[in-house]
Amino acid sequence: MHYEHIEIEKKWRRIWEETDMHRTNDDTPKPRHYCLDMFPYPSGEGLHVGHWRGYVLSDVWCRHMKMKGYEVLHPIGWDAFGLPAENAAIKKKVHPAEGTMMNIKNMNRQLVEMGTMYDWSREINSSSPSYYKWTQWLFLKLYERGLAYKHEAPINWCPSCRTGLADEEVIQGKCERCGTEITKKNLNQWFFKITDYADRLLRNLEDLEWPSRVLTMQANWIGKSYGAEVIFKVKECDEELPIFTTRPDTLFGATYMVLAPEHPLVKTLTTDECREQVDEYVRKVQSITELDRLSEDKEKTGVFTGAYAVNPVNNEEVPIWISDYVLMSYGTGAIMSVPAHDERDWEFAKKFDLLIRQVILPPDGNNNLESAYTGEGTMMNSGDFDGLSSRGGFEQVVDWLAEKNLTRRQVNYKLRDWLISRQRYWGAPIPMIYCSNCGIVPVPESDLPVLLPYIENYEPTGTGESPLAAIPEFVKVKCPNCGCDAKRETDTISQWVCSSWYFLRYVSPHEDAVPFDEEKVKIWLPVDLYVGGVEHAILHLLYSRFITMVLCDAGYVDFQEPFVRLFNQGMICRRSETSGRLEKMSKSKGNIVNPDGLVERYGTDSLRAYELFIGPPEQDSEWDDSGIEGVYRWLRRVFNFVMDTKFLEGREMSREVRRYIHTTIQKVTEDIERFHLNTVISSLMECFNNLQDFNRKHPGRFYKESVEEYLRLMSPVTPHLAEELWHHLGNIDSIFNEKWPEFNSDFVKEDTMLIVVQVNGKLRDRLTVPVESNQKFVEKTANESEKVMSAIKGKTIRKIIYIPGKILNIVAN
RNA sequence: GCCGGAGUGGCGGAACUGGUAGACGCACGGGACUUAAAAUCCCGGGAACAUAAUCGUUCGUGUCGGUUCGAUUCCGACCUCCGGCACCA
Repeated sequence: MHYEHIEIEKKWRRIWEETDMHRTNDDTPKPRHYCLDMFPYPSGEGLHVGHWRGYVLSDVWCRHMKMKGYEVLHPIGWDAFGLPAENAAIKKKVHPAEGTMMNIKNMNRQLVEMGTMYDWSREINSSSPSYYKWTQWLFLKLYERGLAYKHEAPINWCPSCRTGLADEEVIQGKCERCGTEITKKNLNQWFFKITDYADRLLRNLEDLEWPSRVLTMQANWIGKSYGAEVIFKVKECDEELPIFTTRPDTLFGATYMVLAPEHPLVKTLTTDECREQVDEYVRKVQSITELDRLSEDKEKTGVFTGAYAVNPVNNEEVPIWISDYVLMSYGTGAIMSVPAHDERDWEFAKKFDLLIRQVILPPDGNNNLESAYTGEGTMMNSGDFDGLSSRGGFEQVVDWLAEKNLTRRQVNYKLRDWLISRQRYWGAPIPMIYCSNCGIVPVPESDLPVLLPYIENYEPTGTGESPLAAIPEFVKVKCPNCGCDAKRETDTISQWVCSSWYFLRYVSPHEDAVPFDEEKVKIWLPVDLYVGGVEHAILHLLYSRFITMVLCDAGYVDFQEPFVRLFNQGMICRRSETSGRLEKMSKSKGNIVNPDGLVERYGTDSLRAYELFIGPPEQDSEWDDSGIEGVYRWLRRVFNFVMDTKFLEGREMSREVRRYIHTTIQKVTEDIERFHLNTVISSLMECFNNLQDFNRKHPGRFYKESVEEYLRLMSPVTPHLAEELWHHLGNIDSIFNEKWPEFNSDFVKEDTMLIVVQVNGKLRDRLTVPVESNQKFVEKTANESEKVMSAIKGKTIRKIIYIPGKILNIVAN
């Protein structure tokens, strides 16, 4: 009999489908487990071996949980709206609706071929009206709660995708999707008020079982800082300039102020003599891209406005400058500048020859600074506050100014509100109506969904309006309030909104009256284990947390955090043909490995096992085709062994075999639970080598139960092969309805133990002694060893260290 | 610059809370089977020295120090690679 993997795998997939093996039941007395893969977008390129990794990982986990007695919810669906899908469609000149359907079909085939246990009856698609109806509903809920607002602001604009983007979608000044440099564009846009939740989003991080780097990334992104808002009065003028500082203890060192070029008071403050250069500078700043503005090696630029402010602590007059290193979107858009104790201010002061005054003495006593000193120290040149520590000074300066109503304690966040309008076709229309009588009117819930019309010219316009604006039948509408002619909002909702609630939809994917069945949400959520790449560390994971909190506040769900445990699988890398370096697999880098050929040659089970065997799942790994050979050999040997051996009936194992099996049960179970899937494969291979050895040495003494136990252990990794051999042994029911093997520690005990004998920490001999031996006996045996004797010859024994069952170390000199 | 992660044979990697470094696999070498090859099976591989083989000795987990009877594991300094963030006052 040959190991005909193709036929075996096809056969079992068919049977599993016919018998509804992977259907998840809501009504069950079993404990429940919700394991979720991150929402994939239907890409035309399909899945490569890098994508496989995450899906195999979660599938192995789920199959193991099922055998452990859990009712497992393991659904899948498609993040089908949005830029990726639409950009691909435009490139191939296919309508996004059709392109998306084609891609879904292909990826669906691949996921099925992987032998995954998804419950396909729960498949969802974020671009279907039955889904996006509820994305629109979500928008209305946020609007009702004052968390969705329209606002004109200079937003991130991608000239290539021709749409606005959220801050989170701009990576180092470039578009997250296409890499084009981002510019600013003033547009009237819809935002979600995620900043209202900044503090909760930060605090709740403590309770999450997430990789620490993701927690750190989120905390940094939220960027909470404690400080004070201090008011500087403008000289000879009624205007006030509030600034935010985290270092009120350095106020006496504030020798000038800087406003963002976009600051509303720039026009008012600028003197006639300076107006020309200020106007020119403002124009220049507006014209450069975000990337250039942020670039690190850029020299500081700026101009003097001609105006002066008064430093509230010492009534000193300080010049007011403008510079693009001050951002309008953080704090108040204005800063006090303390060049002696801030690197950026130092650089600026040096360049424009502004006064630098040291007000903090470092612990080393240096009072002649050659660069900004940003640490803590003792206050100096600070009037009555001299001699106070930075910390004490912070409090006292604030208290003193607060009495004069010139300051208050203040917490600031880097997090900005979430821009969700997209000037693109392929998304859920924002369910809002503009009426000349009533203003902004939400579409009544009963009118949802606002259907996305099927149009021929869906390409982005670049005018700042979506292609929908050119469709009169879409735009024209009656005001739901007064019945007059009104206009629809024509922007669409960012796909990140679609994916920030999808995990709720899986519990009741066909529900028509509500977005999700609240009772079912109660029994299944929050998600117990979320598996996906680290690339979503900020974007998707932050948005989903926010949306869940809002739904919790609104009483739709009873938990704040959607994902209890998160596992990030490492990327599969390969040398890129273009750069020659190890890089993440992607079509553009030309380093893709297509799984289809490998599946044909070695089978799905081999590829599944190899995806795990390649390395620790949380780390990046380099792909190497040749390694799969070894995994394939193992599976074929198992197949041949089971097919060719005549096993003894009866539920009994020989002692030696039982020890191998139980050692492996323990190891495999522990390793799956710790996600060490690579060593799961090693131990399964090792165990099989031992079993086969035993069978060669003692032919005809192998019990069926032993193989069955082994097959159970293999089954999450190689489901098809395990199922085939399971049935070959005469079992009728599926192996996945079996229980996970129980480990029994009595069965791994041996009669003897190995004691390593060291002299001065160096290995000298290995002793095999009965397990019940005490230290005295071990010492005596060691003393009889020639190797040990020669090592301690002529030396005095100073100390003996004995670790029971492990080691005996003799210290002698 | 700041914050993470990593550095172990020719290669991927293993070693749970300090206790036999190199499990498992790839590639390689030798052998068996074969007319031959492929496939399969068996055996062997960290390095150096030594030896006719064996026995053996020394070195060895990025570098240099430290703690310890004992360090891939803990501490300190540094080097390299990868990832994230980056004018957030």
